[in-house]
Amino acid sequence: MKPEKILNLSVDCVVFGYDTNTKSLNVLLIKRFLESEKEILVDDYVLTGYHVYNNETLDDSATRVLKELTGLTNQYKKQFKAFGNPDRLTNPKDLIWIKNEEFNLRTVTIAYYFLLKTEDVDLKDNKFDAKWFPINALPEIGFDHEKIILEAYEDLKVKCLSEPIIFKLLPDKFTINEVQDLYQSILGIEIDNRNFRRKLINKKYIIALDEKQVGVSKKPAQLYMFSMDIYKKMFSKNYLISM
Amino acid sequence: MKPEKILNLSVDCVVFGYDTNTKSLNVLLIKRFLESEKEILVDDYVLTGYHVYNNETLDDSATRVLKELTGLTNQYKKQFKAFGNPDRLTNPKDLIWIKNEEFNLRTVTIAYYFLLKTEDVDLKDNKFDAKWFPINALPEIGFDHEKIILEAYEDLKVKCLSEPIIFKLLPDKFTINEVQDLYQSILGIEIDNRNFRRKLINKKYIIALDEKQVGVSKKPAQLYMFSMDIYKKMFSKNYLISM
DNA sequence: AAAAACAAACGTAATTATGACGTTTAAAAT
DNA sequence: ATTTTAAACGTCATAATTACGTTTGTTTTT
Repeated sequence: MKPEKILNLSVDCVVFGYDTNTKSLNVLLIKRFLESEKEILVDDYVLTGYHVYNNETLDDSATRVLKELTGLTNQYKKQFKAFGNPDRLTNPKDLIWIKNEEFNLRTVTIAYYFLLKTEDVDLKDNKFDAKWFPINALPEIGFDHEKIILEAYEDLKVKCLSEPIIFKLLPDKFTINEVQDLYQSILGIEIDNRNFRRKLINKKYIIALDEKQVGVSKKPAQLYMFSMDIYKKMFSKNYLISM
Repeated sequence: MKPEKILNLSVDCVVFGYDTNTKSLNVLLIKRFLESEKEILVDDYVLTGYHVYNNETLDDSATRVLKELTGLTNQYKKQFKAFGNPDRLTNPKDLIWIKNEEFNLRTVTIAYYFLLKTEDVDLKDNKFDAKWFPINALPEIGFDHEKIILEAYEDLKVKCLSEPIIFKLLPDKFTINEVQDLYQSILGIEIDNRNFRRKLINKKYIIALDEKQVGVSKKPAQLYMFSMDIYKKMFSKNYLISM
């Protein structure tokens, strides 16, 4: 007779970054490479994650995992879904080659996504073999992590339409066209530049700086910044039933 | 030395219903009443919830819990947040009077909310002592369930602005004013009836029926229905960056 | 030094949506 | 028949959106 099923609690982090050069929304993944004496068992990529420590909150756990991977703290973070079906494979590193059934183990993972600036992450000498992959060109992915990534992406798509989280993915100083490119990358749509430009510039929380791009081989664009303070004041009493 | 912390996995369900008569958004809560030999230990209300069975998915677990409480299946359901901080009190009925520290236990709950039609729920002979409470007049609530309810409510507020989930709370045949009242209840705002009316009637997925209210003591209002089919077709290629 | 290339930035007109109101209508109650 | 009252319709000014055309300011090429 099998023992009582053992529960295992972990967090998994979908780290989104945007590359303004290639204009692609990227996900940061770590390599999972294991071999036994005779054969390569797995050779794919997975999300960064870890089990939750005993006296740690879920949020702190996700923050810790991000910090270990990137060194960054204080990034935009959202807990978006828990995955805990009984047939899930386990996640933490010390168990990744074991299937649940053998150990009568169930791993529930609380999935987070982070939005950060690619430029803030230094992948040199990364102990996890971490790499950025465009959301539209993901590699072979282990466990159920592809599903988790795609659900995070869906959440991001919806959320970026109603909240100004897009600026978390951009440098502090950005051009109008960079914002447009990012929307297009995330949503997979084409936007009319002249209309988009007018709309964005008219927002009071989009502030023109006394600066232009440097080192570009065309007419350098005006730089802008996003003001969260002004945004918050504006939306203290705003409801648009758009349905 | 304490043993390894034991994990406990549960679901909790925030059941929202709308009462078109009192025009209040309600939450369905069950009574928690326990007494020892000498005193009443707790006498408050909690969410309906239960631990997740070994071979059950999280979604199935929430569905089961709702069915046990209301007899209903196939209701709108959303998993909106996991609560699993180490200091959480436990939830399932067989453990509700025990504080975590004493047993070195940690209960992670996956919180869902349901949207359903109040009229579909029969609370007569309810074995849980279940009762509807207006979201703005909640009783004394046990565990951290008030927090869970309020987070569900926030999610609902945001979501009802961008998705037609409001109709899950209304009878299949409804009047324009009922929709307006419901928006006002959820969002806590006043909406101009003439503008709201025009806006709603112009939506192609709001379909006027060949029917009017019966048994009202004023001019009976036109009844409408919501067509999910038409809605889906319309929004297959629609993006409004409103930010 | 002038011309070409090209993204950045500006402009315009028609259409649609919104906000803030006033007015009429239909049924029930008196 | 008259009153009452919510339902339903109407209007107008303003703002937002859509769908385009045009100009401007750098860098690069000739």
